[in-house]
Amino acid sequence: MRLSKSLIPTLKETPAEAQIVSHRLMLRAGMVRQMASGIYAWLPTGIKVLNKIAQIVREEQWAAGAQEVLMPTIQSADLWRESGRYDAYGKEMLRITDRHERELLYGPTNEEMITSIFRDSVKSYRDLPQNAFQIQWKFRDEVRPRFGVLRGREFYMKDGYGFDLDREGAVITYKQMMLAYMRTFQRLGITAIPMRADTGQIGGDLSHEFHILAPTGESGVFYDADFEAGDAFAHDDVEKFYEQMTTIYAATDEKHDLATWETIPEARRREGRGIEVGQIFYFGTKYSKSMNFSVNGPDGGKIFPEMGSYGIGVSRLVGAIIEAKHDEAGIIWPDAIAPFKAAILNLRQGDSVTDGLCEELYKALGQDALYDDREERAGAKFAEADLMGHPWQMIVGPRGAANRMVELKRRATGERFELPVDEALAKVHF
RNA sequence: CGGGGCGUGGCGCAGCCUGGUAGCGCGCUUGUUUUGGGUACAAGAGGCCCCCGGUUCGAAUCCGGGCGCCCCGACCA
Repeated sequence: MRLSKSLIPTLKETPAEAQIVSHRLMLRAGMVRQMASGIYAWLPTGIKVLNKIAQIVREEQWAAGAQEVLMPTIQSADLWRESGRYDAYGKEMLRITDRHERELLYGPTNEEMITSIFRDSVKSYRDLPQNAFQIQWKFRDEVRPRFGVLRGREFYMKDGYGFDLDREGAVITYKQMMLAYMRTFQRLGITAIPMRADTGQIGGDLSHEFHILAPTGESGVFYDADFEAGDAFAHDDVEKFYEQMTTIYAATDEKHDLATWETIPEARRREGRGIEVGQIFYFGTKYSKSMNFSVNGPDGGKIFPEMGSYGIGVSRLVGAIIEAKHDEAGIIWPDAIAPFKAAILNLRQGDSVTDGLCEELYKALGQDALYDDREERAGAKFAEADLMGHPWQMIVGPRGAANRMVELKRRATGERFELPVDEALAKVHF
């Protein structure tokens, strides 16, 4: 994109409503605009990041054998009456009435709906196990939205649902999902740690939360330094992986167990704060039974599928990653999800040599690049590029351009390289 | 849902106490200037002062009632 023709309304000053750093940076970098309390419009750079995260989540779900579906945001109240949650869910659920006085709701989650879909179509034990997910907008009418997209009312989320014939199968699915999640977070460029969790109002008896480490996190976390290694989940054996994930110590303050904690060598004990970006549950037959979803078994009997649900907060990840990856100057995007791999900074707009070289670079990089072609001073371009957090800055000044040399700056480290055009392009095309 | 605060050009704010018809910085437009870390000067554009009602000759300012937004707590992906 050409910055001069882009809807990227960056701000020099911080809007008063933004308290935490990710919210401030998202507003200052022009990624989002608040439209109502806890409800945001996503502008071009914001939606690019959101889509990139969603795509990685999607690919890892596919790789784990889950099938993608898309369910509506609006659901019928009757569906929720079947499980009993219409009354149980409380004020967090946004309830809507249509012109015929029919009761509807904006979905906060989709266990009922997916169960209903499977109930209509899946009749035999031979059809299971299956696993389906969607990436869709949800709404929870939080009492107090805050922290920008970290705690919005409307949010974008991957929700997946596993259907198995027995508990053993469901537990295997659960473990596979945990592995898929760790791979997902690794690809996103962040460290997330699975921690034992309460099952909350969804119910069940096996659940983990995934937390990203960030000093501004909402909950205190305690974990073994082994998690920092990052290769803890490098192997493909699900059982070994799960064994490892659940024996290395990690707990949020709610579940923190001092006795176990003290068995860990002091040098490996880590305390910090975490932001929850995903949660997985096994909850058995809660919905299959309440909604009467059974399949015929081999002996002619009924089997109520064992279910689990698997969530990743996609829009929340945008904020959470910024909390984990920023400095005083702005955002530091991991390569995989940056809105642009590189910004091309033309330091002498209007000069035929720099203009020509920048156009050439822009053509070579295409959609991966943001070309700062504005008639701004160098300082302004540097400041905005740092703020927006592009992994690379291709700095094109008149001196270098004359010799077909550009300067590459790596945002994360501040390293600078003086390189011929071809080498610079090759480096950016990682 | 308890407690606190704030609504004034796109953003950050002053003015309100002590009513007299709106101001500053940033941004935006034009010109000159500057040219590797948010340049300087000049001239401009842009405002139902959140809304409704009341008091008054006169309300951004005082009074009443709404609405919106933020923060702390309880709650949650």
